[in-house]
Amino acid sequence: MEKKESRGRQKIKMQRIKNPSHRQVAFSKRSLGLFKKASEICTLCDIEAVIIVFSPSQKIFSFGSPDVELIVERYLSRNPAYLQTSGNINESIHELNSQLTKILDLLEVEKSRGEIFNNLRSKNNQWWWEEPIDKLGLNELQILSASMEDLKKNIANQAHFLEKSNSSSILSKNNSNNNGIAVSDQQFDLKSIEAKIEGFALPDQVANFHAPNFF
Amino acid sequence: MEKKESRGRQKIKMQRIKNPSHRQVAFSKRSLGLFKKASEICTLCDIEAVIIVFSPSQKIFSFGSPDVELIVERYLSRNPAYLQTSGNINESIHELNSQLTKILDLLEVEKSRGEIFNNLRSKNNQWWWEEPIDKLGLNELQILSASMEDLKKNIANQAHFLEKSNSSSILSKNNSNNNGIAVSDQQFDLKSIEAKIEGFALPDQVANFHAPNFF
DNA sequence: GACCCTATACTTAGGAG
DNA sequence: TCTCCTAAGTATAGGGT
Repeated sequence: MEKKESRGRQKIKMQRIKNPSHRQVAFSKRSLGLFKKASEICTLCDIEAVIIVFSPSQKIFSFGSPDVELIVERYLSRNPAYLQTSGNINESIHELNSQLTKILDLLEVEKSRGEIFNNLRSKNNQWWWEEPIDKLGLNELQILSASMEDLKKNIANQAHFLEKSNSSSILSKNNSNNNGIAVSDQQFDLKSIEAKIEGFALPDQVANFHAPNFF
Repeated sequence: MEKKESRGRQKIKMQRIKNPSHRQVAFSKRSLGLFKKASEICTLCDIEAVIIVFSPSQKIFSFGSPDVELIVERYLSRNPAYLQTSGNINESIHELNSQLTKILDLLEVEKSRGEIFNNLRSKNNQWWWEEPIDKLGLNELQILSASMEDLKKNIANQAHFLEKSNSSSILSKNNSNNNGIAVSDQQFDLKSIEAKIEGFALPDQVANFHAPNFF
């Protein structure tokens, strides 16, 4: 019964937990929570799901409803002659991912700076949206947005093209599913980071990447 | 603006949701949450994990860090046999890379602009866009961030797609939408946009941060 | 390590648009 | 469909045993 200050949940930074012991604890708690949530989805939505996790100590934890192997086989059977992943592609994507992560960290710093300035302005009773500049700002926003859309369009078009050139005989329509199929981890990592930016975290260092394994 | 009572979360009975529509909604929300949590674990604990889910409509949703098939393979204790990467795919990633570089440049412009405005801020001699620029820049950055998320999603999805396109792919989102992912109908001239944005930046400051080449 | 505790961050059911 | 909102329910970080 010591002082009980600062108990309770703290906001954590979404990056690799340095302390191996803390990391292990986090893994235990969270993977339990993950499995629980998975089973909830299975029950509520009457679906089948599998989770396979390699723990920090490389043990395999898996959850499957109704059965891991069964579902995995079904998954593989949907890709009858599935190919091994190209290392090149994954590496590239990971590179892109890490780049984006760094960029987002920069954005975070930018945001902090913005907050400071915003506060200063508030003292003068001036709000950015009250200024005539507001209009240009909106334009710029639209411009940036449009630029990004163009980029996306380019990418989509190109993928379209490549899709056809790579496999001319393959599907062209399958039930549309934008969000769903093949959701990648990158997407979620990014969201986490964005969340970090949205809520406010103190600007801090973009920590180094994976240290050699502790286990 | 009707009565807003009885909004908010209700306790839910842990059994199959009868109403198909409700069930679908629950599935969407929860699977998103599940994937997010999975990615958090992967990031925090530096582990590898896979989730495979068959939706109520028997579509496959999968999450994998770093890669679904890779981890499934490992789980099944098979020996991976890598294939060589197709040239088209490499070109594709290369192109994506250059797109990303452009984005990075835009970001850099933002950053530089922020610096400039920061410096100008103390002066009474302000340009018409000077005052609110910090805040606006921030918004732009946030938009850029969101856009990059989309871009990244595209990158990941397309790569996933390309990886599997030689065999049989389960995903295709080209049906209802010419480009798959929602594409804005804004019609801007990208070149003039870029020119305009670049006009804000000073060359020297832009050069500081440069996107390394991935290849 | 394995549990227990609790304050709080995060998630999400239900509704509105 | 999807997004946004909010209230309420949950998960969990940090701490103790």
